[in-house]
Amino acid sequence: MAFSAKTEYGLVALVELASIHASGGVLQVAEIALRQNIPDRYLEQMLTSLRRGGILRSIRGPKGGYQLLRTPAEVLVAEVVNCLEGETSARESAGRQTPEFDVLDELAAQLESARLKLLRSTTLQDLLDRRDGLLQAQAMYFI
Amino acid sequence: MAFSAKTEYGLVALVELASIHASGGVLQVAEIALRQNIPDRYLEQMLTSLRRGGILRSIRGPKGGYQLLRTPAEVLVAEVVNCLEGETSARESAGRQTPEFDVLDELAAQLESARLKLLRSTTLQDLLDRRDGLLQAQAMYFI
DNA sequence: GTATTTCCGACTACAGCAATCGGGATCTAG
DNA sequence: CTAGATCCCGATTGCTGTAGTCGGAAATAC
Repeated sequence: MAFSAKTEYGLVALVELASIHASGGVLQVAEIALRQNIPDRYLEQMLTSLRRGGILRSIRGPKGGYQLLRTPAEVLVAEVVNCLEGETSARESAGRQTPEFDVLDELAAQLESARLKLLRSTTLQDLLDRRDGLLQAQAMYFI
Repeated sequence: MAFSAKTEYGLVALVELASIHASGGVLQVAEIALRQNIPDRYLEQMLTSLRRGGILRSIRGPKGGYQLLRTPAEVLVAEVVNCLEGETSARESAGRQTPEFDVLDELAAQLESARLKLLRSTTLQDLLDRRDGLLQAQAMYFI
């Protein structure tokens, strides 16, 4: 899998939030965690990161929860990924090895760039649409 | 970095071997390790994997070493990467989660596919050419 | 036969990831 | 203004995989 659990959980939660965004949607951690079958205390951390990253806002107290700050079409997957897995280390730089290593660094940069290109061209809305496509297909199958 | 140390070391070693392939080139582990500044006992393991993967052959005893089995243009980086980082786990499958997770699996597959496309379109010869390009540029600089 | 080199597998150290937990801050309902 | 719900924050734990080390066996050149 190209994503860490953190990234996966965060994105899944965001898709859930996106799917009810039209109706001013708010969801609670426990709710999402239950539906997606992931540890709620862990998901909490991802949602906190996403809040700090300016992707969603939180409402405290009873009837609280989380809410998207923008429309799903305005949230790039690249942002989300960056927000969730950038936590740890600042990016490395290799720092003058041999020309052979330098060439590999170039190639690695190309790979990174290709990845980013895809992630930047995908929005939460896209993911939501694909999900609905799957649901649609599934419904057809059961008729 | 998009590559593990294993993959990097293996590729670097292969580029070295490629650069002398014309002259029936053979290099010893210790030699490569010294020039590339990597632990020789560790590099040994990568070269063993590459031998088992049919990418190079070994010669034992004094005056021994490793040698490419094919011309650099016939060795895809994708093969090498696959050979070096496939060691551990068989690929996962997610196994029926929620539609939201399924959508992410799709996206992850797209990412994998883009990565593979690049790795399959790059050969050892390409890396070698780029390295020589760097050396050339460096030489110009010092005049 | 001895020195050199690859071969093989076991072992260790450590970092990062996934997950858990305790307790504090904030808010709604009544 | 109290009680309960919910988010907030940081510390802690367990585990897996990665990077690297090591001892000794097999092959081969000289």
